[in-house]
Amino acid sequence: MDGLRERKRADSRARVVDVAFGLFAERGYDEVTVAEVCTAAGIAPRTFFRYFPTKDDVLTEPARVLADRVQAELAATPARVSDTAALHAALLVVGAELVADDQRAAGLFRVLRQAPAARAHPLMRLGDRERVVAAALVDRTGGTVDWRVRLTVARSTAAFRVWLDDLVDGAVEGDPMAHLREVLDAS
Amino acid sequence: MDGLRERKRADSRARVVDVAFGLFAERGYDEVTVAEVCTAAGIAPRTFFRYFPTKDDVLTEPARVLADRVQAELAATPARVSDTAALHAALLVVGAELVADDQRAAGLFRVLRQAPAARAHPLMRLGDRERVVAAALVDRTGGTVDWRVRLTVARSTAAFRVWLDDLVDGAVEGDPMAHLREVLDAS
DNA sequence: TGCCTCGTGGCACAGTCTGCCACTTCCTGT
DNA sequence: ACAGGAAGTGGCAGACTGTGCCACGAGGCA
Repeated sequence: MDGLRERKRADSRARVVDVAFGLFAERGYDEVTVAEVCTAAGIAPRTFFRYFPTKDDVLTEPARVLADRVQAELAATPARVSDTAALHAALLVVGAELVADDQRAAGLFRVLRQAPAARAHPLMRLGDRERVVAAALVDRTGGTVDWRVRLTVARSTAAFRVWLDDLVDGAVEGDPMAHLREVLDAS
Repeated sequence: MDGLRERKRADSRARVVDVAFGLFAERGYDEVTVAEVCTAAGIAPRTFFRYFPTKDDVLTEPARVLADRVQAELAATPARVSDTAALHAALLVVGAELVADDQRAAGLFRVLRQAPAARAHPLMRLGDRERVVAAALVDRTGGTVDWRVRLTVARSTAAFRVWLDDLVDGAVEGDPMAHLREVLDAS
């Protein structure tokens, strides 16, 4: 079973992310110090950096969760489904989840829009996890990660990023999921 | 004409990049402080941050140069060439340039391999410049940047990134350019 | 030549991130 | 239940990145 320790730690981590995004939404990422987040979350700064290697990692936490979800979906997809089809299905699932949680998504997007250009839309850095997702993909079939697999992953996640980009910018009119299907089909 | 001022500034900027990459290659990115780079380059730290907003920007300078080259190639491509063809041609050109300069590329790759995972291979962040490249693409034809154009750019640069990834890791056997053509064709 | 703009350097300071150590809390085996 | 070990937490000092401000000097222009 999950020891009390792990549960506490997970709770604390989640609370820090919530609190941080709340403050970021209010005043902008750069105007909020780690110390303030810590005070609000009830932990010491020294502890913050045990949860997150850098301040930026709080910002990219949603991307990490998204990538984890994609991996989980892939792990649950039978080997007979083609790589591309499996990826598209997984991305559609997590896309739907994202869109479903209106409230949370809106706050998230607001923060990401305000975030400095350099680290703009870290949520879209799914591509950074390319190799991890590729590994999850080949784990289904027992294959190995070669450049073709990585290309497949890169292409699909790039499409997802293009969609997410529009979504964050509020540039999507009509049904977001229909648009995601459209972009994925075109990729 | 270029005033003396601008030439001096450009020279100084280039020297800083050279010096910095030299030190990074020797001792690793994290083990070299901005102050050390400045001493070696003969400028004050305060001045360093007038050239580069952050230390990381020195690391991503090659990526910026690459993106500029891609833009230039696109600008020189006639409007009758399809977007995808134009992009592939441009990427092949800059890819060839990169490979041609063995010496420089080797040093560059060594630094990028050592760079911490989080900012790993910033060179491959060409995707970050997606909108810029997309703009260059539509400028040829007078079109507008929509999601389809961005998808085209995302797909091709993703392929380039996959190739570059292998190249940096030294995983390419045989002719690198043949491999680049292969990856682009498969994208 | 004489302004005048612009790049540069020095200084002080806020903020991020780390190593080290002490303290508490949870877990493990008996 | 209890002792000992393991793991998480907080405090402290300090290195490093990045910024605002001001003064100085070198290039540009009339």
